[in-house]
Amino acid sequence: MTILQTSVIDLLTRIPDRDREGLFGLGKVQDFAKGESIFRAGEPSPCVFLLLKGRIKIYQPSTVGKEAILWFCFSGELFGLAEAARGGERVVSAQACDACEVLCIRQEQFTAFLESHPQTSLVIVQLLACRLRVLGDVVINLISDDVRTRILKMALQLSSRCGIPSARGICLDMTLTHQEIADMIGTTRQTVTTTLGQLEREGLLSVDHHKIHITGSELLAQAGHAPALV
Amino acid sequence: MTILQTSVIDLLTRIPDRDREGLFGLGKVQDFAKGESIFRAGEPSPCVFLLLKGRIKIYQPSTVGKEAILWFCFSGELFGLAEAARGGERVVSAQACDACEVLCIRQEQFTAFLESHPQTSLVIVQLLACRLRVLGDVVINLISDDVRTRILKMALQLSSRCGIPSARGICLDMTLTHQEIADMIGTTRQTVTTTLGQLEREGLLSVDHHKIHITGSELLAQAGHAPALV
DNA sequence: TCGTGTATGTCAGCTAGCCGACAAAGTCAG
DNA sequence: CTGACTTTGTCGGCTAGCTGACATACACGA
Repeated sequence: MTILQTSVIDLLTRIPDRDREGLFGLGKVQDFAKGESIFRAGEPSPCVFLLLKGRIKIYQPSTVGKEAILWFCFSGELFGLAEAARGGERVVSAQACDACEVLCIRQEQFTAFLESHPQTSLVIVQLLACRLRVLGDVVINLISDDVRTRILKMALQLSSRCGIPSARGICLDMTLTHQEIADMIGTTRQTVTTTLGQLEREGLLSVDHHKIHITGSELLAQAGHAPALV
Repeated sequence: MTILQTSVIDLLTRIPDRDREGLFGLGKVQDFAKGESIFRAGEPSPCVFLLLKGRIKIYQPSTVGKEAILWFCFSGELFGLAEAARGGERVVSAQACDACEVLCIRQEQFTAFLESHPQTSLVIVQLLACRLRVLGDVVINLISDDVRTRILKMALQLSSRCGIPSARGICLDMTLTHQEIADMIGTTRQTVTTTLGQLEREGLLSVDHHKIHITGSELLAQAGHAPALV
């Protein structure tokens, strides 16, 4: 079970200082309350967003009511880009997990900015490349692993993005409901509940106040392998 | 069942004429025989590739022997980019489906080229954005549809990329084994065989010389909806 | 403090699709 | 033409995980 490199995610820390300020000048900051939706599938997509504070989730609804969580954004990350770049309707939705602060930039302005800031352009390319990898990994996991393994991989994957050391091991610094976990790994809420219970009894994970802790020593070693955020 | 927009794929027709020639100057052309591997997961990734002729498939092996076909490249498309941009080992493999002609460009040179050709950079961003969408769709299909539906969606999806009108409807201009179909939609060869048989009996698809034909009138209407390659 | 809504835990069917195994049919190099 | 390999077709048994249903626990606003 190898863990993916999810670097090059935080746009803000990766682009030249001057570019960052230029970027800020382009948009306006907007606040979103917990649970509020930033955009929805089916809407037009005139903007790209830079998350300044909080966490948002990117998910894609299916025709049969299910939904897949494709990505969690942490602060510093860009989102809504793929669709703004392409034009047309959004196919994914974005919802605030916390109170969020978001910089909204009109797509045309963003594009123009990229044209005149080639270095930032390159960072964007890397950023998309990185997400492509993550999604490729999601696909692989879906087709080849059982739910138990998928949960473990998801935890390790997240630990490289928001894991903080804790008394018992690594704590994932985000709250997740069982339903959300299910949507991330493509299963049902019930199955998550039972499997998580199993893993807890085995001492691999533990859950406290909706936060997952990675406690299995073998897992922790693997999490160590996962490169840190940048 | 809506079909995804897979435009902005063919790099060659999307970038300015002058850039195209510049790009050609950067790399050297190499031939690959059918079945030959262009690169493999685990190797370093010093190059990006531009497919000039033929078809190649991008697939990712899992730890348990299965593999997922993430993408088919047709001529004019760029591949191997995501990993070259990010650096590090490749996580996917690329294999020639036909005799192929490929332009290989060193990653550093390609990056430098992008820095000085912002328009092409933007096209690359769109291209990655497009693939991200496709993969997002793959994920959604995996988690919410049964095999029968996944096969149908796959056929429609491919029809927008390599469908040509034929006597009976639309013919997908590529040969696929049942195993490859299985790897694309995350199931087993046996299940593909039986399900494809069903669909054929229902008159929705037909298979001839390893080529899929879309024959169901309702499907054809949907395929019509799928925007052409552009 | 209570009441309402959301999240978790658990259980008993049920079934889509996996697995292994084998036969038949193509395909291709020598 | 022949033998070897790849691909397709088919079947029976098996099980992971889905479904629906319910009980409990928790969070939070009035």
